[in-house]
Amino acid sequence: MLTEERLDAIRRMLSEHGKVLANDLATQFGVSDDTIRRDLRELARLGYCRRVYGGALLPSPDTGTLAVRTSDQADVKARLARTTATLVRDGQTLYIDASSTNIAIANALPKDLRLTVITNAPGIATALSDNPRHAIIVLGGLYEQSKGACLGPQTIREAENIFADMFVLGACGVDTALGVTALDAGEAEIKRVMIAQSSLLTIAATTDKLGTVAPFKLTEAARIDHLVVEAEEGMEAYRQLDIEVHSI
Amino acid sequence: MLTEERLDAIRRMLSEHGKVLANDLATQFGVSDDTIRRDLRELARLGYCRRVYGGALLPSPDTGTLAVRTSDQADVKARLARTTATLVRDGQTLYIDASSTNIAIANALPKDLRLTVITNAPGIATALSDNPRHAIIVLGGLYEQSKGACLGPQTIREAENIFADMFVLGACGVDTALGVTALDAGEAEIKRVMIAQSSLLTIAATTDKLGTVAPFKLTEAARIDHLVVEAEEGMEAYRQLDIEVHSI
DNA sequence: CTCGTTTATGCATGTTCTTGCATGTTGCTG
DNA sequence: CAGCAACATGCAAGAACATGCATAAACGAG
Repeated sequence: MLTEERLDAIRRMLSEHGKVLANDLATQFGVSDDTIRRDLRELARLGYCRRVYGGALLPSPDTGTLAVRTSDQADVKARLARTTATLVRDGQTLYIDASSTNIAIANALPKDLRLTVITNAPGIATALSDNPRHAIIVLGGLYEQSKGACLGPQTIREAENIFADMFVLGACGVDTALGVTALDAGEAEIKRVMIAQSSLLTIAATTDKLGTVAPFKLTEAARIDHLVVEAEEGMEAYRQLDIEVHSI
Repeated sequence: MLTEERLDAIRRMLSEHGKVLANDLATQFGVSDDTIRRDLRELARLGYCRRVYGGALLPSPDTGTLAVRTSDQADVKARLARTTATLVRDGQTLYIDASSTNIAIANALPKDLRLTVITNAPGIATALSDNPRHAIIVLGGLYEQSKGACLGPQTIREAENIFADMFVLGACGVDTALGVTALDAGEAEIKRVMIAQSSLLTIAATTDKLGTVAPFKLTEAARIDHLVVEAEEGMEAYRQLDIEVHSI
């Protein structure tokens, strides 16, 4: 294994779990603790981590809202993301909207695929910055800080010209009876457009999203093609709607 | 086997596996390690790979460019940013384009001002995410990973409808005689539009930018209104052009 | 065909990089 | 405070690397 690969792997583990233990890394990679410490020193020098006694943590989040949400349940989201990433095929065009889970998905997208990703979330674009194989189209417009996404008529107008194979939707609520819902009217509008412009609808939902309902309806639950969830319990109802359920 | 065939084969293996080991290649092709190293050097020169100790990886601007650029000279950029931030007045509309210094500036903008910020750089938008007082408009379009910004006709079209009080330009070169220059044609185009649409032009430049010239000319040096630099030396020439020079 | 030139390659040399180990220091915990 | 784990530092071995040079093949012009 190349040194650079090891550094990359450590960075991935960091962003997934928020922390790494020096001992574990040494065992895992089959190198000495010293080497791992050197790696962590290097990563810290480049600002990718913060060294602590016993290992390293992600750098102290400077941005309050978004970064916190991102690190919350990082482990679960990373696993959801890996499963979701397997649903993507080479050459596809994807809509990916704003959500912390979707940032994890963007990070998990296979590096060897050539994808076209359309997003109204600047965070998704920056998450994909490390992969020059992808074409990334940012939908501009008024940026809503709390959502981490561009909303509004300008954004919608741009989306209306682009069709995609799949929409990876960051949902606020998914319920078999009441459908897919969003918390915010502005968010809802652009999401509806993205749904209309996409062949497949994929949602990766943490358990707290399932069975909950937000004010603004996006579409019927049956419109969902892939639903990636944490556990198998209670998913029969979704399967009966002809949704492909993937539990991690 | 011809040299070109070998190079092609290495490129295929690279794009397939994401990495190659110098030793393996030497064995596989029945040539010496030296020859393989020469091949990898050539491929790296052409941008097809990134050489690392032991072999080569697919190019990943991530490690090299954006993140490192951001952490590189971080303290200098932070001080430049603080000074630049004092030039901004409440209620103003700003263009801020992509550059690591500009991300520092975005972070340094006074939290108590109400600003309208227009940017083609997703990173700038996320940097401003923690301040709900600002209105942020993202210029969309094709996202250029290595630049961290949206470029191209769509982006330019959107910019053409928006006028600003000030443009905070992330310059590649500033020279009294040869003017302000950019490294890339696409970058240059959108920057020219932003210059034309803004009343004031502000540049925060690390010392290595001063007196250097990049291929694509943006405007005359005299067009600059505020120039924020590290040191006072040699700035008289800029002052004579009626530029307000602020040294930190 | 012959000669000079270019190109690709391997080898020898010295340099740099990575890694593990030994040593001593620091930080945590009971 | 004592003991231990984690840590920093210096060092040495080996791998990978750059460079210069020699050889041989390929090439083009006369």
